[in-house]
Amino acid sequence: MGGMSDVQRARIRLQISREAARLFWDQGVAATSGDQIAEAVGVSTRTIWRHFRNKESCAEPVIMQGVVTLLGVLSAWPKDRFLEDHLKAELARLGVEEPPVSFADEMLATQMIWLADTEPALRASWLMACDQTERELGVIIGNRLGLPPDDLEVRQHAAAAAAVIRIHDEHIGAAIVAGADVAEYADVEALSKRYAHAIRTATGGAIGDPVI
Amino acid sequence: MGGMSDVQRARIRLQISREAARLFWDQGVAATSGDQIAEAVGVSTRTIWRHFRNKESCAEPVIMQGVVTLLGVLSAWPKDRFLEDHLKAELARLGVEEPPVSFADEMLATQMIWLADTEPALRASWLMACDQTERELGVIIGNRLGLPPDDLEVRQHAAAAAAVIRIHDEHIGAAIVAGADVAEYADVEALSKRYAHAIRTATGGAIGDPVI
DNA sequence: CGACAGTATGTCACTAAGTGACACGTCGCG
DNA sequence: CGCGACGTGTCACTTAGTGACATACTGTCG
Repeated sequence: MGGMSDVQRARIRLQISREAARLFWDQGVAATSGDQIAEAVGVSTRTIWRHFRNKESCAEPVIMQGVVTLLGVLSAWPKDRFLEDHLKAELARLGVEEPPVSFADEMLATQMIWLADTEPALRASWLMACDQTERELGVIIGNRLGLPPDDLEVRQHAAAAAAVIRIHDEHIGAAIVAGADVAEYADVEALSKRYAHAIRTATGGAIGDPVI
Repeated sequence: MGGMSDVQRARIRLQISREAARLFWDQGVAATSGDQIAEAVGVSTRTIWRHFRNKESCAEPVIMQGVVTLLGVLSAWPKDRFLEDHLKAELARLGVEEPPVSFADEMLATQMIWLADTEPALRASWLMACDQTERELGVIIGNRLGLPPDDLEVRQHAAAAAAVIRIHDEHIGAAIVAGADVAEYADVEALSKRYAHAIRTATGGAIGDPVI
């Protein structure tokens, strides 16, 4: 029974996504055909469409990698801690241990997010990825506030928080693509403070402090 | 010189959008072909693709109508007024005067927004429409704070505000489609307060009060 | 080890989305 | 009237995406 395991499925999707993103970046989305992606990955074109509903969404897994770290950190946020403290500790820990996503993938994600600013097809994918982020944030925030994830207030906080995270990602991504030093964004302390402040502001202070 | 005027172009786009939205609602997006939309409007299929980059985006003008009222009201928000007061006055005025968008269009927009919850193709269009809203909000907020629209703080406020407006629209839309009385949302006073509160919260209090 | 079941993939024919090129009708202008 | 500009229709064409079927792979049970 069982078919392909989720992790296996995720791996092939990521593999396809990497090649697609590389091609999108090198020659543009419109100029990249499904056949080309398939050839680059080494599978048949049909397989591409089995794993992705359309060409643009081939970029989604790579784009997702760009936010998956932060989302993972937020999932593990204990109720009795300040957001900035938790972020700082976790991001520092990730810097020492094996990072969950490779630097090359982060770079690809950054490039895709930057491309999304001008390529409308990719923008839709990017927004869909952020939409997914928002739903997951809804669960986290709902949990923290002791409310169901589909509660109106929870959804508002989640949407606002996801929105400012997106703006940050776009902002940093644009700077990096423009040639800014990547190290500039390696200051865990400052980064944590900025994210925490943005989320706290966007939720009117509802998310950020310990909850009793 | 000059070609088709913008208003003319907008009119044909809206016309196409109405028929497309009706068909999407009646038989689903996938089951609706470009040829069908063209026939319903009474133009050639080629003309459809001249005005829209793809099938799903045919719904965008109608979807946009759903937020255009609020956006117009916000554009005219004087610096020395509280948001709730301005909203209340303007929405009440619009109720008396000729409304900027017909009730039928509002209903179509509501249906499309509801459909977007399950149809991924439409969701992308809906998110793109919200993205547009966000950009316009950026101009309004930047103006209000005396900052350029691409300032990071302005963008964060605009994104968060656009996000909570979207959540509200989805929430109200879902209720109406589910059969709630439309009149329930005709209470201008309550509606103004809710929008104002949501925006004020999402911007950490930065947007909502008069600015000196 | 070997037969079997389930499923992911390849192949191929097919539908439909979307584009390019060109001809035609219309409208404003001298 | 003649001219130029532009929106639209027609048609051929490319390519995204699906359905159907054959095949190869993978794990399980005897």
